[in-house]
Amino acid sequence: MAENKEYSVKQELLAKFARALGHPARIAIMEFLAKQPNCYFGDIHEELPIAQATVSQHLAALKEAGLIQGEIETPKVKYCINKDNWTLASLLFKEFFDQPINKGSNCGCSK
Amino acid sequence: MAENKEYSVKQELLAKFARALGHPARIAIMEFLAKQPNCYFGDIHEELPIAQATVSQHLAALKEAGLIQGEIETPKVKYCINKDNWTLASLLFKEFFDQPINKGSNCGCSK
DNA sequence: AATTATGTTCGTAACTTTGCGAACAAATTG
DNA sequence: CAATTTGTTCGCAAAGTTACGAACATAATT
Repeated sequence: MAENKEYSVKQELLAKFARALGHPARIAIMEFLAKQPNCYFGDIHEELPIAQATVSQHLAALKEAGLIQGEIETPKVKYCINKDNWTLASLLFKEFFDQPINKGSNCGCSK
Repeated sequence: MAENKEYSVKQELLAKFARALGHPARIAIMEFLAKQPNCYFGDIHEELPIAQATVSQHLAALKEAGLIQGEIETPKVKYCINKDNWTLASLLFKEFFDQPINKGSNCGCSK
């Protein structure tokens, strides 16, 4: 940026992943999926304080962001974490948080 | 959750940080602030493809999430990263991405 | 005291998100 | 073949986000 005043691909991607994780229900869904041994789930909405239709929307959002992938086997659905993108997101966040931050000695900023 | 059907404090907090980072402008702002040596900045909107008023809103969002802190010294403003919360967020994301994910051998999920 | 510089806040418009119940879809059960 | 199960999609309402220009605030200059 700076010169061209645009966001970099990395910034856009990181923001996309962050946005996808920006709701407690989606965090909970990811954690739930991570715990499943066999890449399948049912009744996830029974674990959450929201209706099934809403869970479906959150799943769609996570899929849209590439964090999960799914396959329909009506009347059930198999969902699991997209490991490639999980790894990519993990890396981007790590890079982001590992960047050196200013050492402004006694940054007198109050809260 | 599971029993009480509620989100945990950690889930809420992680989601809050994720949400705050869920826009490329805010990613860019954080990266810009991280690079500053002296906990101060001006003209950040000249680095971004958005108006100054909009930058101000994004700054407010980051402050609201606790990721930055600021101090007015009119006509300028000092902003810097809130190191405590930066560290906390870093830890939460690390924990999240380091959680073991299902090993569902050949998870046959398509994309 | 007017001007300048720097940022915030206001008002507004367009759009997106969140959530739910109801309607729908598709395979399996009875 | 009707009923059941599982989950998606639709339609809608309420709320939040994003963006901007214009108005405002405050301190330093001129």
